[in-house]
Amino acid sequence: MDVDVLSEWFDKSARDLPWRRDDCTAWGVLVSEIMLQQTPVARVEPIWHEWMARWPKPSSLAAASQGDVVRAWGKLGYPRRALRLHAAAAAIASTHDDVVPSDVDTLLALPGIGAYTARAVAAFAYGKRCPVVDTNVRRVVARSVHGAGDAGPPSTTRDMADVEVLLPPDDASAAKVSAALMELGAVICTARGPRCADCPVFATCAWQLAGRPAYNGPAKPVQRFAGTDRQVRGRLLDVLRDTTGPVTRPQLDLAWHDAPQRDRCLDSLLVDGLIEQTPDGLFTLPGEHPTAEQAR
DNA sequence: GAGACGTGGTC
DNA sequence: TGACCAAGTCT
Repeated sequence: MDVDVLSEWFDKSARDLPWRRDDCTAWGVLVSEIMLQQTPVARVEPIWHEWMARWPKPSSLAAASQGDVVRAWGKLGYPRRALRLHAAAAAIASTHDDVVPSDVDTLLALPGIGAYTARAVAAFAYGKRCPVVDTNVRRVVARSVHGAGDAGPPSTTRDMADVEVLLPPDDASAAKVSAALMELGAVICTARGPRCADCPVFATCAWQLAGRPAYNGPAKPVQRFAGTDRQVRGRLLDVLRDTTGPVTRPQLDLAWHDAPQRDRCLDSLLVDGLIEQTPDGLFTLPGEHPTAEQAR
């Protein structure tokens, strides 16, 4: 893999995403990374702008109620991310002087930040040299380096080692390569219908050289959605996002026909802290009304 | 390590 | 239509 060619291509062709601009703060980068987990850029962009205008610093988000945060998360999906980001913001505000940490291990200690996000923040917000491995990068490496049709099952240790050897010695160049690997996987070396004719590293791609063999590893598990608890939880939460005040149990019951499943999902949302019950038995998004405890 | 966890677009 | 896919994390 010729990473110099890749970097040149990135300079010339990268999408102009707002969290990549010079004036974007580390906080902006962190918010974008959390929102982008399993969620396409097109859906993230408008919400990210709203968040940056409304909560420009970790402490501003930390000062908001959980309910406001969950509502502002909208339909990005996996709303527990919103709660975790809120908690991370509170930790950053209280113990890191409102400054997003630049150290990978410190980032890893924050809720909702795992191996990918910690390194993405270190690299993209602080220009550090550290392997950033997401699904795009794994696919790019599988093809261009290993000559496989697609990446096999993830292995954090092996995947990071694969990327580590590709990174130039200096921080700035390495950070750019990290961004370029992701960009390549997102727009050229895509899962379906890769645009190899437009690929900057076509000439040295091991997959091309091997005659583009089909992926022969284990099939990736397919996630069902229709009829699952995930769908039911989404429906339940949707009722609360769309209303300002507390709702009654019968109102929530309209969201799903299967009572046992509905009850189980409501329970799990209460456990997750995505929904709260008021002292008088109504349901709300969290932190918007006094709980029985706070009412004393 | 497998499975849970939202949502919507594409082919 | 339904399977597959999208910058993962947590248990």
